[in-house]
Amino acid sequence: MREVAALAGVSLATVSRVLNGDPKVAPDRGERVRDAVALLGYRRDASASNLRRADRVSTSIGVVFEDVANPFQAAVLRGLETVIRQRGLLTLVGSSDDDAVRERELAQAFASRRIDGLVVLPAGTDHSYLRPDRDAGVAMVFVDRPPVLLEADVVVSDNAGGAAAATEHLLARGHRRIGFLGDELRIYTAAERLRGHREALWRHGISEDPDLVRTELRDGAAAGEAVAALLALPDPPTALLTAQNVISVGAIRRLRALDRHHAVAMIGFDDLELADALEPAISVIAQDAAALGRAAAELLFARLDGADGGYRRVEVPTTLIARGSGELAP
Amino acid sequence: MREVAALAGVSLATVSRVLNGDPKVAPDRGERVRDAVALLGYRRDASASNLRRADRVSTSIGVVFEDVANPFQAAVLRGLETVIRQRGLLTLVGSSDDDAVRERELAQAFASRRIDGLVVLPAGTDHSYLRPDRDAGVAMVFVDRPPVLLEADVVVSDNAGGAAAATEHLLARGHRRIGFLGDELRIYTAAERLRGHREALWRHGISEDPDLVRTELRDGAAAGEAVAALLALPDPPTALLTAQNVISVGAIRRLRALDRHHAVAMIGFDDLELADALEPAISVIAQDAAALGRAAAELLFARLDGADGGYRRVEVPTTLIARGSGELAP
DNA sequence: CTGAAAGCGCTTACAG
DNA sequence: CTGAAAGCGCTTACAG
Repeated sequence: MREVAALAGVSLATVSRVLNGDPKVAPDRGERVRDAVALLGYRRDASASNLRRADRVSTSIGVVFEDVANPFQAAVLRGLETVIRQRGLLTLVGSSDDDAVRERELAQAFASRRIDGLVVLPAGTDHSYLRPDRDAGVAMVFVDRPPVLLEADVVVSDNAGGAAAATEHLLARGHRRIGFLGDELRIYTAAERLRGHREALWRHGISEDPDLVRTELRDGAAAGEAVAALLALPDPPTALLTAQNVISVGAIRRLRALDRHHAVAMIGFDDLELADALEPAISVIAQDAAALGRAAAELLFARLDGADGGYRRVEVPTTLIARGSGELAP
Repeated sequence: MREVAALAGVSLATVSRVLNGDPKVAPDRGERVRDAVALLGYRRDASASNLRRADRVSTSIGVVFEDVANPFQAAVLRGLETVIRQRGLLTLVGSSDDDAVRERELAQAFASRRIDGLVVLPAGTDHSYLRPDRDAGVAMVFVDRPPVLLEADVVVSDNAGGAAAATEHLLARGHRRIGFLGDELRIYTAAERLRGHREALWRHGISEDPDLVRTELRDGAAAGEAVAALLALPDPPTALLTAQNVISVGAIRRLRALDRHHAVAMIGFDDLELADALEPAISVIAQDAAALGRAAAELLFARLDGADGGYRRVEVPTTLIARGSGELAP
């Protein structure tokens, strides 16, 4: 900036004013400064600028996800980033790999950049470490799963409602033995989906058979094993509710390997690319990932714009898409 | 920091030294400072710190992609981010939406944060605007597509080689009329894949029929229309090479709708989730997105570590995965 | 409308 | 080993 001022023959203050679009600078001086900036290829240092500015905003939002390459999370990120950019801010991201320590490191690294807001898809089981930042005015919103040991805004899918809808869809088609395949129950979404499934069974007076509930499934292989075990039961299920993406894929593969895919009904939680091209096409409970991202961004900006009320919880609806696999008869 | 110094009864300088792990501070003073930091929930301002530091590094890398929610790009991002974090830096991301103006805005917004490095999956047709930053020492690497009007390190897939392998695979199975479905040829990867296809035909003495080449396909619907048009030719192709993910999906849907999926051979460029569960399972040329990301990060850090040689170009191999659709007879 | 000066939150020679 | 002071690149009352 010094060089620009020297070249334009004005003071640092004037250069700063031109850069900030102050209308009270004489047009010819403004011109000279802009020419000098162009000539020198000068670019203002945003962090020095923010450091000195009265409002002390960094114009950036930190996003801590579990894995940005997960298609669901990538879509949430996209929804977030779109709103963030429309508001003229920048997005910082990091993947925690479902590791609480890494999540904390990332969140704190972001916090020490004086981000204006933080979006977390939480992995850890204790988010109280963010209390100082929240109290210091960092806008904060949790997405997909609520925070633990911390009050904050949160946006989640209607996990229980979606799972209940799937179960009721199967019940309505005459299924009475429905296998449930889920992720680790310490994960909020996994627990909620199981809850929705159970409540739907209860509402319809179906007593739950513990043999039909398989959880703690961490990958497609585990899901495949669970499918095989369920189908080997003396009284096997006639339908499956696969409560997560990776589990659905593992179940689809195993059903095909066993050549049972036309015989056993199935509904997956989360939509899958090409689900409609399979035989049978896969019925799913679809989440609106982009809407989750947008809703999270909106809660965040409401806080940044000064909203000061209690913490808000937004639940994004899910949609049952019937394509064939969920409509197979028992 | 002032409050910490006051509480600990030491100077600002001592607090700074403790924070930076300077070994020459008396243990008891270090203890007092750490206690004060914990008590006050103090967190150092990273941008003020970087501003004053001798080395002037921001410890962050900017990443400009077309769409972070695209599965391929999400996987590249993941590869990048993993290496970046291992090196202790932070990742900034933005999506350009294939808009050259947006790409430029993002890259410049990052540059004015004094990022240490920039990774671009380029949309624009002129990257000379980055020359000042490159010359000012910002490490820079382009991924998936090379820069235009700018020399810089670049990491790409072996697009031509992969497409040639697909074409040769089909030729070896007796196909002589192969339909090529591609994206807009202004996109480097689309042009390269067509080039590979053509060169394979030439090598085998097959003269190209212009009717069989359909490019500028921007979405699944356009790809579907192209499939229908090809199959309606008087002398239709017996095999298809669908040269991009979205195009493959559109083609798969249309082939099924026409009930020709067991009759027309097909190889897609880019692997698809569930490709193995379709009937027939889809043969593909798989790219190693994570390897692209890692390679890009490594070129970047080589520059940051002072590598000063000419610009490097890394080509990541592709793999043909035969699953059935590419092995159908003519 | 413009410039000299103070100061944002830090780090780092320098002197002790 | 420690502190007072200068200064990183900016912005902004303040006086003119």
